[in-house]
Amino acid sequence: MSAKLHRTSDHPLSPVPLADFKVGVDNVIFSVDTQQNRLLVLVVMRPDEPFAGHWSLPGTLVRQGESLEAAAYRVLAEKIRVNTLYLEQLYTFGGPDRDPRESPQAFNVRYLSVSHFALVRFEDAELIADGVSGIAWYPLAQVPQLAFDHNEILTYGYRRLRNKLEYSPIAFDVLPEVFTLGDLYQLYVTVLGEGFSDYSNFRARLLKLGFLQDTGQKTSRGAGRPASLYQFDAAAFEPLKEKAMVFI
Amino acid sequence: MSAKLHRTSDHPLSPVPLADFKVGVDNVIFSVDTQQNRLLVLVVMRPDEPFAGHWSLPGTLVRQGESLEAAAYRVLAEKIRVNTLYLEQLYTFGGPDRDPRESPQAFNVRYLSVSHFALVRFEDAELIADGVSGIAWYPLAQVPQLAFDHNEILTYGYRRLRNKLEYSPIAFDVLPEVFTLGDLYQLYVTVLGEGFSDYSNFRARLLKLGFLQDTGQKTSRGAGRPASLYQFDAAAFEPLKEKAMVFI
DNA sequence: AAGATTTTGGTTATTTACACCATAACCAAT
DNA sequence: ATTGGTTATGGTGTAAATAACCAAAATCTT
Repeated sequence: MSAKLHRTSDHPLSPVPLADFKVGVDNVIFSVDTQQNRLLVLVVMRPDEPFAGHWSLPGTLVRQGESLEAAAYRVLAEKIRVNTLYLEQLYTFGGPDRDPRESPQAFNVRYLSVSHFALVRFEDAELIADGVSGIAWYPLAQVPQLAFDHNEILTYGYRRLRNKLEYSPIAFDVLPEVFTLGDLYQLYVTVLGEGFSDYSNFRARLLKLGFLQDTGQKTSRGAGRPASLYQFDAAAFEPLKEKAMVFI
Repeated sequence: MSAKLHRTSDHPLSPVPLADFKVGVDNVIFSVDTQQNRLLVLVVMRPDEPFAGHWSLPGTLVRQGESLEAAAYRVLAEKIRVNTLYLEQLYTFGGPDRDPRESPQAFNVRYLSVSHFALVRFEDAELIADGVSGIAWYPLAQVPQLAFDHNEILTYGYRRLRNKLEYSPIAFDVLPEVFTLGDLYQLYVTVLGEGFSDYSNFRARLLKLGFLQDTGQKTSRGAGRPASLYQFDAAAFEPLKEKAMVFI
């Protein structure tokens, strides 16, 4: 490395050519269809170039005065009408050449994607096809080739989903207010696979943690003994927040 | 939300005013001084406005054709000469008004920071004061008020450091090729605090995992029984990678 | 030679993880 | 009404991991 590079270079008047960026927000939006036990991902069909007619993760470019988080929520609000969800920032993909709009004619414009990960309640999600050529929930295993580097982002998002589910109480953000332990278990099985735990042990461990409140109500759905309805007790969970590995 | 907003807005010709970004990379660079058992953070003094004369995390603006990761490594290379390190992306801070250069005169320029987290070997790190008004290792607890939102970034980085140390073998990226179990333990204690584990249990657990290779050599440093020298066996660790919670 | 120091290699009690099972309470069919 | 199917509940017992604690070995210091 040349000595010349050892000067500070974070000044606007730097002689080294800085990149000018458009910043996009792309969301990996998951939901769990508890009827069919399927893990779904939301994809939209791009109406315009580049990648017109290709499926992609829903996204948008960040507007003046808009925070990244606000842009991420706007994407959600524009594509699906849902207010029961969990959302957090995932990772920022920003290599040159990740977007064909960057080159060759406009080589000094860079497109950067701050990806976000969301989990929404499937039953409440009402898809809005406005502004896109198509919109659909795809089972994770059947997601097609996506535009840009969105398949890579999706892989990243799925890993985060599994981790979050294991170590954080995000399940309760998308479950109904009251739910059975079977509902909860099915959600975990759908995301993590059957092998992660026996139902009986899952049950015992969770009840022992003490943040599931028995409402006293029972529910009977078809055959079988009626199940107790529980609700998440956020206050009781609070002290467990510290110990990261306490969950599931 | 108005119906107008339901159109797609990720097209360059969108009528909604998009923000133009300069993208910076700011690094939270940790090292562990094993002589004095101190966890250190690298800070630099800004020579120019904004925040001239204030301490800040070392950073740079991303150049044309440069990837985010490359920019992060460039910051490291410009500030400290070290080739034993671990580095990964941390989080992207991009709200409006996080940088005074954004407003009010140039309200359509946004500054976004893709923060990275690094752990470097203290003994190898040679500080380079070129291009800044000052550069220093600060013990974590004594880090002063920093420019921009860098204290927040630092908090975020410290949390990541603790998690990474517990669940990933990043310690071996900054330890010497061969080391004693005492060396390893001291590193953990310095970052995580005394309470995380008894030395005897730490030892037993780690040896049982089977990726620490006894070199057969012994070392004698002052008083006490000579310690065995171990080295990290990456191949033996490989199968443990999957189970996230296997470490420490 | 004695004591201090540090590593080594345990022991033991407690808790947690895992696989498995018996019963209870419902439904549906006979 | 009885029987069998189905699902929830509430347990076993064994293996493994965790945590607190301890004794001996091998060095240095006095």
